[in-house]
Amino acid sequence: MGKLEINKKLKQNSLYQAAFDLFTNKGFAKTTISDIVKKAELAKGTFYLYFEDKYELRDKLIARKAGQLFLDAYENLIEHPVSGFENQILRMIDYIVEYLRKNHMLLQFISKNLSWGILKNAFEKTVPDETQQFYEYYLELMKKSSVVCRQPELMLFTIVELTGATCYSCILHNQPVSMEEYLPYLHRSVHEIIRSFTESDQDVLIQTDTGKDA
Amino acid sequence: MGKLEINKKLKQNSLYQAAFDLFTNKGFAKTTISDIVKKAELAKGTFYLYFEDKYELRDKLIARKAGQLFLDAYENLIEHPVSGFENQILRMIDYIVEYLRKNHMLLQFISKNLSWGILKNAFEKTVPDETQQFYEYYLELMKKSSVVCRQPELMLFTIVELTGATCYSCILHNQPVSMEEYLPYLHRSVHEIIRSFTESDQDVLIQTDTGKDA
Amino acid sequence: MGKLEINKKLKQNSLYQAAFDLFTNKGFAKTTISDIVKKAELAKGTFYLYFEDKYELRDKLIARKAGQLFLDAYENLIEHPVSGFENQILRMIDYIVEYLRKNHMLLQFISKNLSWGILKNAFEKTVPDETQQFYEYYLELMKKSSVVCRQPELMLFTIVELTGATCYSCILHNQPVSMEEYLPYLHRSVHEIIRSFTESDQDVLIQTDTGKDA
Amino acid sequence: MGKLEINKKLKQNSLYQAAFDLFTNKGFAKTTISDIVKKAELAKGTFYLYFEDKYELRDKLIARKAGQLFLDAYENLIEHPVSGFENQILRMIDYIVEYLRKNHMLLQFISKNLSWGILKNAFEKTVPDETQQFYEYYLELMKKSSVVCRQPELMLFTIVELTGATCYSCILHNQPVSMEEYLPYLHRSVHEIIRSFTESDQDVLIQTDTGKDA
DNA sequence: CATGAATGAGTATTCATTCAT
DNA sequence: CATGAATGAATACTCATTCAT
Repeated sequence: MGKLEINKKLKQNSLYQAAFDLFTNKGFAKTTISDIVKKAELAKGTFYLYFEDKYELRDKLIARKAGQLFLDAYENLIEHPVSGFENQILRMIDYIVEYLRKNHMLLQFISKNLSWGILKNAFEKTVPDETQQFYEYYLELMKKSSVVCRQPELMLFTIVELTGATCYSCILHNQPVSMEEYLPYLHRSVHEIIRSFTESDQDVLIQTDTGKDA
Repeated sequence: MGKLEINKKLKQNSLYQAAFDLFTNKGFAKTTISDIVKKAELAKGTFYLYFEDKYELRDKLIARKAGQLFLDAYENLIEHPVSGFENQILRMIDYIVEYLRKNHMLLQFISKNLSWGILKNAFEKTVPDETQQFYEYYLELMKKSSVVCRQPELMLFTIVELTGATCYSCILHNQPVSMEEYLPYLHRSVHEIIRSFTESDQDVLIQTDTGKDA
Repeated sequence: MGKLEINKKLKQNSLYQAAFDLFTNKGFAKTTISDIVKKAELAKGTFYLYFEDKYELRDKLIARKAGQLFLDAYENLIEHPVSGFENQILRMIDYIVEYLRKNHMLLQFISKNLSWGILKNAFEKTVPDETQQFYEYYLELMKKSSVVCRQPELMLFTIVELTGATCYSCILHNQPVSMEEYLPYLHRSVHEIIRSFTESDQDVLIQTDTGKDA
Repeated sequence: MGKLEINKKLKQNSLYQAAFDLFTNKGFAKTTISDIVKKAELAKGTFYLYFEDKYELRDKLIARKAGQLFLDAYENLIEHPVSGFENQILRMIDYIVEYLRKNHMLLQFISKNLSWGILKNAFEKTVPDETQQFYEYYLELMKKSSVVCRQPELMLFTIVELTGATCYSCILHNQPVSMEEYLPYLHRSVHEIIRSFTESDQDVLIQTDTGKDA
């Protein structure tokens, strides 16, 4: 990588860093491009050499941060291993929940954007590839524990969405209860979800009765 | 209610109606207060007689619409009754999912705001009281089916959050799959969640192993 | 005075009082008619039954307050008498200066309006007549001390303007020095002004040389 | 100074000029920023590149204009010299009074703001430095005439405040008399003030009697 | 007389985007 | 590549004033 290339990368990282600080402190809507370049100590025009607009920067940032968070959770799991696929998932959930409890701003920011859409988006654009790696690790863990799951992606999706939505409510608004109080129930729900997705024998999906019978 | 009172109510409803149309068509961010009052055929200053700003109007509107949606789902259930608490819940979920599939704009609007925080807010302010009624109906259904649940609010919370988050992703972005495809899995997960919250005998909450044991 | 008359007077006084509080706390420009009637616990339309607009209210208020201040200074002099016209004037100046030092807000408000124009205005409109009385007392004091002055009004004008302008600067901005430090010089200047206006023999008014001579 | 720098200076001067014209013609309160930029033939946003708001522009303008007026008075003195410090001061006062009599708008504008606070402010900020120069010239004049004054700043302050306040009243409102009529008395008062500040022998500052003695 | 809901003209201020240097 | 001065469209919000009740 040439000197020029490095320089460009540095500038872009400055923008990412500045934007992240501002988004999490002032909020996205109240952060202007002026703010960002001032904090990054770059000229206004320079911003447009790296990003289309504020929204593109935000989305890339969410993907970066969320992807990183998942990877961190995985790395933490490697450092402090537990046995059994379900335990491993719960451990990673705990790590993420704990992290977000200490980072309200981050939670606020990626908040309801910690969704499959964005993660998938990050995945497809293969920007830093991190999400892809996480998904591979996830499949690997399943395999190592000899867990059979016909829809691993849907299972992960379900868990991520439930965790994300409840974190938002419990951590940021203490609604309906604090995260501390809700965590056992989240665990239980995740446990049941994993079970329902991995039961090999009776893959009976629930259907609503549609008739008016009693 | 005096003539004046009625007149005021009418004006406020005009604002609600105009705002809802605009929010769901142009999007919230692109809707200006000028737009709203023009559509409602009122003077600009009149807006500020009824609402602090655009955000207050939005939040009240979300609460109204979401509350209404839940009530509609309940009413639909009454009109087409099914037996058994779980079936009743699933039926209401289906109604809501179906409604949102046909109303992307509404989903977009209340989207990730269809959360406990807002519902609770609407509930506490008892503005249109609708949510309160829904929650009461929910408890009633449980009672009628002789279902025992120690944490009915947390159960509802868990179901609502999971449903809301997955609707958003599947309906609006078809990620990771279409809602049609995901619905059976949502049913199954809700089924398991209800079971986990209503099992009387073995109320064992799942804890993560924290040791490094095998 | 009929009951109705009294009621009207009470309402008007409410407005005066509310306006004064607001003008001295928030400043004149930032005080709205809404603020005033809200504080006076009257309806908006009522304001217009008593005053043309904010400016009329302000000017009447300044005249009232300034007139009152002068009268207070005089009354204080009566309670604590000193001999000699000059001493009496200085005593009243000290009273006013001291009062304004403790009432920055009042000084700010009547500030540079403590001028002959407004005082005269108050005098002519004979609203509460207080200024007229003060001017009469002033002439009386001069007479009692057998002081002869051909232009008593111009002398008073000169003293009032000098005092008002220097109070503003020294008290509110400590420029060029604090009022405490400036007071002796103010005394000295007033002393000289009185002398120049009351010297009977050599009423020689100073003229500038207009030629280019040496 | 680069081309860019010159261009910026030109733009700022356009704003100053346009604002001054409008302030003195329509009045400060009725002049909008839109008016100013339209007259200066600049874009609205450009205003905010040079000034915080209308008030900052006004204050800087007052300092500029007042400073300039003082310098003009001095230059006029140089062109038409008179001997003696007191005569020089009176000559400058006459110049300023005459100028303001012909420029009611300017007087109205800088009116009661022709105070030490603003002059000092202009002086300290050393923006156009003019006031600083005036004050130096003033000291120089005193020195050349061998006038000894222990408090030259307080003397100038006293004279400036008295002159400013009386000009406002006599010129703009003819209260209590016209400036023409008052001028001799102003001269006499200034004469006495100078004398009181420059008397070397009997520097006795006047104190009020505080006792109740006869 | 008193009220206060309704009005809508009026203004400050922001900020994404461009482009000459 | 990088800069940052200039732009001007866009919008929220205020508040004096009126008038039907």
